[in-house]
Amino acid sequence: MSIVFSQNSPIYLQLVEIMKLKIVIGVWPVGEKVNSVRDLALLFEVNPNTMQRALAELERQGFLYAERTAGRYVTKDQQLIEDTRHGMAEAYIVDFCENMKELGYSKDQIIDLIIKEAK
Amino acid sequence: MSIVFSQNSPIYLQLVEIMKLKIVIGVWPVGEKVNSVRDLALLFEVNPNTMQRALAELERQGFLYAERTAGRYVTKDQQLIEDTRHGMAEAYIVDFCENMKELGYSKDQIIDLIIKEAK
DNA sequence: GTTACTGTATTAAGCATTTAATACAACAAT
DNA sequence: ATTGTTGTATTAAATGCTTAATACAGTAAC
Repeated sequence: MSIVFSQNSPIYLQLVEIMKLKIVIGVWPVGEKVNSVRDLALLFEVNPNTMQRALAELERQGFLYAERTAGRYVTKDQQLIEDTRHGMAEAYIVDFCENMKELGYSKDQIIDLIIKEAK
Repeated sequence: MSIVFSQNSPIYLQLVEIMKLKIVIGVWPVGEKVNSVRDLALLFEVNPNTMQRALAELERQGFLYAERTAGRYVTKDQQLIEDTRHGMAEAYIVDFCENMKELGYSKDQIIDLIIKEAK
């Protein structure tokens, strides 16, 4: 897979964000089984312990659940997934606007720049 | 000052970003003297060594320069400052749009949401 | 029943960050 | 000359992240 991890935050937290994204956009579908800890560790090229830690965190947040010896599954809670998708978008928007205003850009300038970038 | 530092990235790098922002938006004006390492460390409530490391990084990037025993000053390079301001904005925009598209939002949806948020 | 695969747990080592406690050389003010 | 302020450097300890190397219990397949 050869992901380049940032040096400035723990790999296990980056894994959490990457896998959470796969869940909220449906690449890992609701209720479906995910690969084993060891396979995911190979896939993402990290140590199994690091992957285990990321999976435990996703479990703590409700996005995955483990069945002791049968494997690990994506949550069946569609509501959580959709709420998370909207929550992430809202957080991106608020952060972005705050950052731009801090940098001295007006509301109209922000809108103009986004229209230029997005189209 | 009581800044809440994120636990997920080194404090010295967060200090770099905070102080760089002060420079590019003119809170710390071009050519002006900045407080001493020890005073800044007190102000930001971090260890002097951590502040020293952040200042050394800002120096490496050209935003500050030290005069051995006289103190430390903001660069006089207006061009660097303005280029950095625009570069930061551009990076924010690109990141934001990428993140939103990853989350499944279309260009038009992004623009709509920004207009709602920014106005 | 043996084998292979689950998730989970433990111990140890290496590394970067942070803090603490000093120390030194250069210069300004007195 | 002394005192106080610069930036800078060093050593040590604590902590968290990462990797490595195992180990164990439960289940499915054969």
